[in-house]
Amino acid sequence: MAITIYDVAKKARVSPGTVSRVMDNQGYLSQEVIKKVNKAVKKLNYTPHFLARSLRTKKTDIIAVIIPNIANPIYPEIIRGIQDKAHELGYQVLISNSDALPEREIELLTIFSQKRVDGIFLGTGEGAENKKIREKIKKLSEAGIKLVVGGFIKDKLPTDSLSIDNFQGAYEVTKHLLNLGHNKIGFISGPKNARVAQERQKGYRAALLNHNILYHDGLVAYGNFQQESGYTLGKDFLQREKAPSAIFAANDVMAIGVILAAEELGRRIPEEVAIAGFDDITWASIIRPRLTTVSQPKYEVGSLAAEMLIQRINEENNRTFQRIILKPKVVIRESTLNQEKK
Amino acid sequence: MAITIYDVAKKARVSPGTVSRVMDNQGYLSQEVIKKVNKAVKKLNYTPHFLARSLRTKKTDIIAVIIPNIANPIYPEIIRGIQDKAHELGYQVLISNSDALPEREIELLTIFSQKRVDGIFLGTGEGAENKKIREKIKKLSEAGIKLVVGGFIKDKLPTDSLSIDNFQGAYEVTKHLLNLGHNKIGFISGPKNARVAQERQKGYRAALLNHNILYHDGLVAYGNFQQESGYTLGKDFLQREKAPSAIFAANDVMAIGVILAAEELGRRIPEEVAIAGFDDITWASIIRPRLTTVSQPKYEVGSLAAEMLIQRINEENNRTFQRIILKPKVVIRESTLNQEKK
DNA sequence: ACATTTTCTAAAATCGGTTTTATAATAGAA
DNA sequence: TTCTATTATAAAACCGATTTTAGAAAATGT
Repeated sequence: MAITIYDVAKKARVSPGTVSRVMDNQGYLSQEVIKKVNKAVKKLNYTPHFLARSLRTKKTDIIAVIIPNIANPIYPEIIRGIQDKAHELGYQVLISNSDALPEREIELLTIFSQKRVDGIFLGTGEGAENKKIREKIKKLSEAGIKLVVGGFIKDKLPTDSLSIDNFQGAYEVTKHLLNLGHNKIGFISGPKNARVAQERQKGYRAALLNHNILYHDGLVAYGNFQQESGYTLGKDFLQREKAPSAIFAANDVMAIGVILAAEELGRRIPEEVAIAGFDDITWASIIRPRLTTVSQPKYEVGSLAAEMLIQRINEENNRTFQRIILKPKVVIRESTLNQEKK
Repeated sequence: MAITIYDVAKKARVSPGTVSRVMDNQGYLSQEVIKKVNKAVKKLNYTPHFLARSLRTKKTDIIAVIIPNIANPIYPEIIRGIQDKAHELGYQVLISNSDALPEREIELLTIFSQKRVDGIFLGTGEGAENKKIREKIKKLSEAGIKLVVGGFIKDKLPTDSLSIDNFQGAYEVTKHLLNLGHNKIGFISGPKNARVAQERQKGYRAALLNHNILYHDGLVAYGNFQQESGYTLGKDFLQREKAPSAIFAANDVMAIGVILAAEELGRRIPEEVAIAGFDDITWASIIRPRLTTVSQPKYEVGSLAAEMLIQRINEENNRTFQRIILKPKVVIRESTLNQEKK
C-alpha cells in the first residue's frame, strides 16, 4: 500500500517525528540521522500525504477564485495573473463560476470554506453589496479564511479589496465622446443589480451633467454583458427615429455586439455612429473598426490580487484592510475617431 | 475554537461515531437519536471538517485540470464545460497552466497527486508522447488517481482519452481550399513538438497528396499558436515573390494574425489570399472577413471529459480504457469563399 | 419462556502526518 | 568534578473526521 512516514521511520530506525523534522529540515538534527532518513526516503520512494499534513498544520496551500464566468473574455487574463503569482508562491487555485448570482456566490463561499482553502478571491457581481454575502464574509473571517474582493467595492467592506475606478473610466470615455461633439449618447448598461455596471452608469451620467446635458432614461438600456444583448439593444438604438450619434456600452463584449449591429444596418463607424466599450479585451484592438475603450491591466490586477491574498494569509496579526483602486485609462481608437481624417 | 464532531456528540449525549452516522444518514439510527443530534448540530452551527473526512475516506471531491494556457481562447469554453459538469456531480476543480512544457506538466501532475485530487484532466501539449509523462501516468494510476488525457493521443495510452480528429479536420479544410482551385497553400504549424500541430500538418499533407500536389517544406512555417506568430509568418508568406494564394493556420488565433497581416499589406481576402484556421473560437465569426475554420464543440468536449473522469473515479473495477475521437466539422466562411459572388 | 436475529449505540482504532513533552547524551562553565 | 546548557531523539498527544468492533437492548421465532 501507500508508504507512510512510519515505514520510513522503521526503515531508518528512527521515530516518525524525526522523519518529519528531517523532511522539514527544522530543529536539531545530526548529520548521521539526516543521511539515514534521506536514504530511507529515497529507497521507499516516499512522498508525504498532504491531507494529513494539512489537517495538522491547518494549511492547504490552496486558494479559491470565484468569478462570474470564465468564458467572459476579461477573466482568462485576470485568472492567468492570479495563477502565475499563486504558483510562484506555492499555491494551487480552485476556480468556480457564479454567473454573478448571489446565491451561487454564497454557495461557493460555503463549499470553499469547508474545503479549508487558505483564502478566497471573490470577483463580485452584485457582490459585496448583498447583505447575505456580507454576513458570509464575516463568518469566513472568523473561520480564519482570508478574503480579497474584486470588482466594485463600497467603503468599509471588512476585507481587502481591489478594483479599478469604474466611475472615473466611464466618466472619461463619455467625456471623450462629448468633446467630439456628440450630445446624444446611448448607454448600454449591465444587469440592474450589477454594481460594476451601476458605477459605470454613474460615470456616464456625471459626464453628461458636467457638459450640461440632460440625462435621459430613454438613452439607457440594460443588457447582460453578453454580445447578443449589445447587438439587440444597439440595433434598437440605431433604428430609432432619432438615433443617438454615439453608443457607449458598459463592456467591450456588448460594444462589439453594437458594432455588428451597426455593420448590419450599414451605418458607418464612427461617421454615423461612434462606439465605445469598457475593459479593453484583446479583441477590442482586432475588430474593425478598432474599439475605443477603457483599459484595465487585467493580468496585473490578477497578480496583485493573488499577492494581496497570500500576503494576508501569511500574517498573524491582522493589519487594517487594504482597499486598492486602480486608475483606468481611456484608449482611443477608430470606433470613435477616424484616424485617417486626423 | 472550531466546533468538532466531539462537541456535537457531547451536546447530544451520544458518541462521535453516532454523530457521523447521523450526518451521513447511514446505518441503524433511531428517530430519537437523529433528532437529538440534528438539534445539537443546528445549535452549535456545526459543519464537518472536510480535510479530516478526506483523510479517512480518501476522497477529496476535487479534480485538477492541466492545460497549456487559460488565456488561449479555446480553453475558457472547454474549462467551463468541465466546471459545470464537475459542479453538477459535486466536484471542485483546480486549474493550472503548463505552457505546454513537459517539465511543467510533470511538476503539476506531481503536485496534484500529492494534494490527493481524485482525478486529473491533462490537456496535453507534447503530452502523452513524452516518455517521462508516460511514466508519470503509470505512477498516478498506481496511486489510485484517475486520469483523462485530451488533445492528441497515440494509440494504447494507458488512460482514458478524448480528442478531436485533428488529421481529418485539417485534411478537410485543405481539401476545401484545393477544391477552390488553390494549388499553392501555405501552412502555419505550431511548435515542432506539439503533437496536435503535427497531426494537423499531416492532414494538410495528405490532402495535397490526394490532389497530386507536391508537399513542399518551404510552404510550411512553424509558429507558436499565438497571434503574433501568425502575423509574422503570414506576412512573410505574403511578401514572397511567389506568394501562396491560400494560407491555412493550425489554429484560429494565428489565422487571425494572418488576416491582420493581409489587411496591412492591402491584400484582399479571399480574392488575393484565402485564409483558414482551426478551432472555431468565438472570434472567428466576428472578425471580418469571417474566418473559415474547423469547428470543435468545446463546451461539450469539456463536459464530456469531466464526465469520463468522474465516472472513472466512481468505479471500483477498472474497465478497459476509453478512447474517444470526435469528428470535427469544417465551417466555411468569407475568408475563403466570397459569399456575395456565389 | 428461551434462543436467535435485528436494531442500535459506545468505545476504540484508523487515516498519515506534525507538534509537544520528556529525557538522554554531550559540551561548556564554574 | 559537578552543575548547567545545548543538542538530539523517542514517545505520546493531536488534528477531526470515519469505520470497525463489540456488546446491549429490542424484536422475532419456536
